[in-house]
Order: sequence, then C-alpha cells, then structure tokens
Amino acid sequence: MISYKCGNFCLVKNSSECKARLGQINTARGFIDTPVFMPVGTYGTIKGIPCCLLRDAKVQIMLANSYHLYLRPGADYIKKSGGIQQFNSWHKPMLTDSGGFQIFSLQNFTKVYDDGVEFKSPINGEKHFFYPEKSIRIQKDIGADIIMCLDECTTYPVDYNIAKNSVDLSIKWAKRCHHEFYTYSSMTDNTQILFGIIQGSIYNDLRIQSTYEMLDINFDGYAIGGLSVGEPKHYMYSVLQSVLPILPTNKARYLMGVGSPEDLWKCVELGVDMFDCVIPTRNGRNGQVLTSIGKFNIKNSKFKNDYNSLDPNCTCLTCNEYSRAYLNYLIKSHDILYMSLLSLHNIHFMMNLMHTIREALKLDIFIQEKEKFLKQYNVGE
RNA sequence: GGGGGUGUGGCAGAGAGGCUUAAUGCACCAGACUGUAAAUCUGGCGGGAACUUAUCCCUUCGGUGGUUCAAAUCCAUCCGCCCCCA
Repeated sequence: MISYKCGNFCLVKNSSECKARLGQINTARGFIDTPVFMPVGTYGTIKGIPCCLLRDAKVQIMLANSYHLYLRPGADYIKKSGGIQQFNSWHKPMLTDSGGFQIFSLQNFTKVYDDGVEFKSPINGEKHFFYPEKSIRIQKDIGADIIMCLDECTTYPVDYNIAKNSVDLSIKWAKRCHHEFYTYSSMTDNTQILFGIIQGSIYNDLRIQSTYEMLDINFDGYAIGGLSVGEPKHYMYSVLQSVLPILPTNKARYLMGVGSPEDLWKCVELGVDMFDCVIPTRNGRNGQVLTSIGKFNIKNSKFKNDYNSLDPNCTCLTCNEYSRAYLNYLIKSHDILYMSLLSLHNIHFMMNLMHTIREALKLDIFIQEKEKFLKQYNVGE
C-alpha cells in the first residue's frame, strides 16, 4: 500500500514509450488512480444516474460547479447539509470548478473586472459578483476534495494582447485564491487540495509564462484550461507539448474539458493525468452512443430493427438489458429512461477506456493498445 | 324538409387574386455537441435534373368547368364531412 500525505500525487510508473504516466491521487475520500476521467455533474448530480450506479461503473471522482451550486441551493445550504458528497449521496471524491468556465460559457451574462467577475444569473437575472476569495470559500464550504482557482477562460479566437492580459489576470487571481485557500477556515480543513489553472489560449509563449508563474505560487496540482473552446485540434496538442514538459512530475496534471475517446489516448500519451468532459452525459442525452467500434446516434432509423446491444464489448446495465431497437424506440417516444440508459452506457465506456489505458501502462504496452483502440474506434458504425 | 358551416402538403393549422411549393407546430430524415443556461441546437423535408455556387423542369390546396394577363384564393356545378332547427 502506498502511503503519502493527503493531496499528494504519487507517480507510480512512467511509460518507457512516451510521456504517459500511471499515478495515484490521495484525497480524504479515497485514492484516485490516474489517468482518470471525471464525469461532470454541474449541479451536483450526473443527470439521470443514481450514485450507486456510478459507483458500480467504477467512477472514482465526479465534478460539480461552484457557481451553479452557489446560485442554487447555495454554498451555506450545502455546508449545513454536511457537504456535497453527503448531500448527494455520492460519498466519494469530488472536484469543483471555480466559475471560471462560466466566464466563457455564459459570456453574454458576464462582465469581467480586475477584481472579479459580475455574473447575471441565468435562473432569475440577479447579479452576482464572483471574485477569487469568494470562489474559494464557496468551494471549501461545498466540501470539494479538489478545488480549482478562479480563472478567466478565454474564448477562441482571441487576440494575443487580450490573451496576455487574461493570463496576467488569471495569475493575479490565482495568488489571491492560494492565499484565501490557506486562510479561510472550513469544516474540511487539511483534506482539501487546490489546483492552479494555466491559461494563454493558443499562444505557446503565454502558456509557458502562465505555467512558470503558476509553479511559483505552488499548487497541489496544475490544470490546463481554455482549450476545447472551438480551436483547431492541432493548437491543443501544440499547447500541451509546450506546457506538460515543464510541469513537475510529482504533481497531477489536469486537462480541463477534454474530451473525446481519441483525445484521451493522445493526451495521456503526452502526460496528462486527469480529464473531465460532458460528452458522455450531454451527448448521451442527445442520442450519441460511444462504443469500442465507434460512435453513432441511436436516433438514426437504421437502428429501428437492430436487436443487438449498443456495444458488443460492454457489460453495463444498458447493454445487458436493452437492445438498440428498444433504445431507438425509447428516444423516439421521448421516454426519459433513454437519457439514463445512454448516459450510463457512455460513462461505462469512458471508465472502461481509462481502465484499459491504466492496464496498458502497467504492462508498458500503451502505444500498441492506443493504436489498437484508434483503429477499431475509427471503423465507426 | 329548413338553415348554416367546412374540405389546404403524413397530421394539425395559417393563407382570401400575382412576392405561394404554400407560414407555423408536430411527425419524419440527417448533422452538431469537449472545466453543462443543453431531454438542446442546426439543417433538410412534393417529384426529377444540376450541385462549388447559381439554377432549371414537372406536379400540388376535394373533383370538374369557367372568369382573369395571373386562381389555394373569384364564379358555377358536383362530391365528401360537420352543426343547428323540425
């Protein structure tokens, strides 16, 4: 059994073939084997899926969003209810995002100032001022195991000078977050950990500057944000190749908002440890099914008389119990059950994918397994 | 027997002489979705050519016949359906 302090990242094994690594993160609610994929439950719930089924699917950690939870039901409320993991019955590690992504996703309801950001609530139009200290306090009160700094997630495309100012702002905010994190007292003191977020859009020199300044502040882990916001793929890989080599090997690296199955293999290869993405859940609710032989949309009429399971290589509840034909029927008849069943399958798929990646790293056969996966996956349906 | 109404694309339902192959929903067919304002959004949806763009031909608003340069829209007539009174 590996023994190390809460919050520490333990590097278990490096690939001999590439920059990929096997690791483990220690949190108050258990160990997380990396590389890991974290399903997104913005409002503290993975839509449509009971937590017991997430545990069955071997989900290790899930995401929630501090801004959305702050709006409803409120950070104080969650604190009083015993923390988010108690409130939602998940009882396992959770990571909360800071609200920084909402500067991007809710940009039409947002005004960024030097001190913080003014959000207009999408629920009722109320104005809320978010600033670094507030984001940290909310996340601490919510009880997140991993807390993210408030950053500014820029849009794509963005001018160099705007990106540069944004990087400077995110660094300034990161320092304030770091200070508040070690100042503000909460019920879960000493068990929560804080990650900084590297920005800089597609500009490698800004990314490198952002990385060094984040390293100076000294976080428990480092996230790469502001990617997968519409930029061409090669920019993302270019940024990763600039940033990852200068990150310390003894800290976790988290690529925010990524990604698709093929992205996961490629980014693990470059040395990323943690991922999150709405693809398996949101796309599942829109009918997209991820399988070992490619993705497809179960709404398509060709599945009306297809009595096979979604994925011949999957053993999830959906694949065990239901045919493509029935799932096609469910979605056509707007029965809400399809959302749960497709989300659950897609989460199983992502978990199996990460398990395959970890096993490949254990056996040091990552590259061959990656190629095997991509070949089969791109065959499609 | 008397009086009134109505018939539009797969369905519902606008349109009341030219800009109408005909609004809008639904259904149907595709596509998109990457730190979730998302059970959402976008496109297509009479037939046939062409297709990088543009475009062209044919056929449609119950049937038939008319008026008109021009008809889903006006007139006549036939057919179907609905309602009220006896």
